Amino acid sequence: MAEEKEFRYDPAAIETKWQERWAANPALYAAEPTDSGKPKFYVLEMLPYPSGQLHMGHVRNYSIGDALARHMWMRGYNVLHPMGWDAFGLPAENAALKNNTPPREWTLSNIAAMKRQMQRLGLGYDWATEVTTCLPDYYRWNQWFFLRMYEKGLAYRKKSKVNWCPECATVLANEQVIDGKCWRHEDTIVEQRDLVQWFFRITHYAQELVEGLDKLEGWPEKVRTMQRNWIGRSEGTEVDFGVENRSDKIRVFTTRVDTIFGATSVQLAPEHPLVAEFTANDPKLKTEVTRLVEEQGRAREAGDVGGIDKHGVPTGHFALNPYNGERVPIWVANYVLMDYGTGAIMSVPGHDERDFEFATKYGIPVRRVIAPPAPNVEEPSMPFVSEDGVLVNSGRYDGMTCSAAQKQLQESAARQGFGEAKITFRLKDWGVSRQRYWGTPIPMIHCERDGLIPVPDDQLPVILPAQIEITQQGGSPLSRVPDFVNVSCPKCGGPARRETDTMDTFVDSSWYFYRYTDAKNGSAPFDPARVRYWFPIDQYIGGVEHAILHLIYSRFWTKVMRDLGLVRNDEPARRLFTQGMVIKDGAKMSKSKGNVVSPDDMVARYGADATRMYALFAAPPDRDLDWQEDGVAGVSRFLGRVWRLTAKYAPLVHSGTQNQTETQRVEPVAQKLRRKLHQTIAKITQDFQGRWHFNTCVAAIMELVNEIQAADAQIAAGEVPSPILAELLRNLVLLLAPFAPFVAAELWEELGEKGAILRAPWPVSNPELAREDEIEFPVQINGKLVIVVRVPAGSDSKTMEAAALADEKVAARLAGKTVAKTIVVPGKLVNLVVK
RNA sequence: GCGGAAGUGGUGAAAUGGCAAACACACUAGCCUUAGGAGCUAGCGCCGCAAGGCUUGCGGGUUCAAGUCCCGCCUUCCGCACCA
Repeated sequence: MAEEKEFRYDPAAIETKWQERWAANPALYAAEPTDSGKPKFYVLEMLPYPSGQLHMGHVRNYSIGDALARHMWMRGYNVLHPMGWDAFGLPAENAALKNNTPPREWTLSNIAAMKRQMQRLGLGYDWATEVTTCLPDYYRWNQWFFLRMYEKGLAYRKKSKVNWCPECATVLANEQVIDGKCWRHEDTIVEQRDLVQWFFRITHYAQELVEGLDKLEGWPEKVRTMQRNWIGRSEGTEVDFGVENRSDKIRVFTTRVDTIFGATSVQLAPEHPLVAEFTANDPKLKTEVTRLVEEQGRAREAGDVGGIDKHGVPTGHFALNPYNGERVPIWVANYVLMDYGTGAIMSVPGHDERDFEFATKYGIPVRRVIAPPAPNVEEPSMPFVSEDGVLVNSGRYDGMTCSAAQKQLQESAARQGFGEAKITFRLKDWGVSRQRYWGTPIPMIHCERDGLIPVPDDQLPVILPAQIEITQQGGSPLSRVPDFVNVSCPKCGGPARRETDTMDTFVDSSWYFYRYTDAKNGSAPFDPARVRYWFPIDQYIGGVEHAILHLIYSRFWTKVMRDLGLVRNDEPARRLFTQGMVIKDGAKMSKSKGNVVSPDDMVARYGADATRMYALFAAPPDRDLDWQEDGVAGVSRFLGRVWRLTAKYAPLVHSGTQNQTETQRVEPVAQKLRRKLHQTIAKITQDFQGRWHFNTCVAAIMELVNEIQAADAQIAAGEVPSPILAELLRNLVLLLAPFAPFVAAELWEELGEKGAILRAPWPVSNPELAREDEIEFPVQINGKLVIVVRVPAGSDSKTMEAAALADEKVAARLAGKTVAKTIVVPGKLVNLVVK
């Protein structure tokens, strides 16, 4: 009875013990030198923003990565498994306003708290490579890269309409605007403002970023598709329409130049420069255009940009089709976007849905210039948007196929100098300026005499001043820090002003994973040789919400670094895994819904092992996971069973009292348990190779434990020789190690093992031992199950058929009928087809 | 509208075209007790006393055999959305 108590599984006690041991031995989780001779494996989870609290999404993300890392360690790989902090960002400033805490302190204390949480969870990170992006030893390299990009013309300044969030009081990237609203403030309409901003020329790599997607076979199709859509490559033609009585031209972009003889109007975006000229001495037109713009604003407010009614106003001016000189009216239309293509379109209502809708509304003529291919006599309904057809009403191009006509028209335009083939991208350059304090200072100086001067490398880092008052006034907080702003020009020594904008935090996360390989390097962002060894990342794991922003910027940054000669890989990560969301009661966990489950709370109640293991057990990792606390309790109970089982049999293993049976015939029960063990090893090992159904891996371990437990009486009776018992328990614990590291470490010790389980070799399945000696197979009649029959493994078709026919139930069903056909799948089933 | 994923018991889910519901949770009955968020035994898709029948969103198809493959539809979630 007293013994029973000793067997109680007490997660808190063992987890504390191992946390201390692991903290005292950081080498355990450290990457080895690049010449260690082992194959390398770089497993990376997306670094968190240090909000102060891990949430369940983090726990799930890191449980997946940690299981993989542990498995690879046990497989003998040199594993790099780092963690860091995406530590710049607005919340720190908000917190400063609210609590009057400096952003730096707030951030660093959050980091300490979250690091503690990670250690409590038993996540095996190499803390020697920890990266904290808000510290100068990291962000100086953001500045260094910025300067390199400036030198190559990849960083530039331009005045542009920018997305301005009044709530953040800053500019947002296009990627941060969702349905016209701020990504951080779902209720705040993003305004358009004109500001001089810094941009990274990501469009320089647009083509390569699209092409590269085809080669990223280890990335989810979903992510690749999202990126492809975002980059939005579109092949077409630019054509200049003349403007009647003016020397201007209107350049339009079209993917269907073959329909140009059907253009019955030209439509300009309200912001098109020509519109300003037209309205300059036409107050009535000006009023109408203004109304058009206001409508657009309202539609954006309603979050319904796509569904907005098409409106337009005729300008009274006329455009001239360069191919035939046709005179068509110029309109201003609210469905034409200034920031895509040229901000002007030719409107072909006969062959475009939107143009058709617009033309019908305003009585603009609809002309058919494409006819369906020859034998099709049916008159197509308008608009006929198919590209499978031939040209009509198109002068000397009549009769050509669409694709042939496109080519000819492009060549003709190029020859006559009024157009050319053109590839347009939806992707725009990355606006990186932020009028915020808590970010990387942009290392540029504005000199009255010399203009824009880069900060010399030897003056990096430009340190973010610590003492600063955070207010809610607009503009950059840094501009109100004279010590920061006022500098002498590096070139002429005269008075100059520092750039006071800081960088978008997505800059920080675009290359952090390179820094992990050489986190303490004080003279370069990293040693290229180390990056060459570790890159590309073998497995990147994170949430799908970063499919566009972070994952495109990271790919861009890699290409920039490659072109700077710093790295040799074209892409950052070979494989990407996006885990599903953690939901509760059918909704994503959120404070507003009040359905947040705290990891600390789960760990306190059920232990870190149970919390982690449940996160892997409740659903396959790529699917959404419904958090059910009862499920965590169930996993905790399971770990308790493993605990008691091992504790109970460990003495038998140690004593070796049953060793004499070793030479004797192995009892069926021992053979059966051993078979189950080797099947389980095979299953789990296979899953780690890529299928990653960790939920069924956990289930398989449960089955194994259930089977051992069911054999309790026989084990007690000595029917399982102690070497086999030892093999069962040792391997059970090894299999558990990636999923429940604390319990595994403790039981490993309990079994008398001295070394770290993390360095113990991953078990190998012996196919001989895993093989069943009898098989069960279903006997069907016309595909319907009748009975299940057993035969020795390896039985041939004849034996199986005979066994099936010998069954009386089968015989009864066959009485009076003839078997027309017999299907025997060896080892699988027998199906009798009767009439 | 375009693109993607998914629809299976009361719940989370499982199933290389070959016994649908493994493994758990919840529930029911019982046992045990140091009364624990403990342990053990048994039951648990639906209809039916049973024999048996039915069952993977709906409708077709391919196949000896379909949750799985093909065609059409419905629903839900996610992303993009006037992109010329």
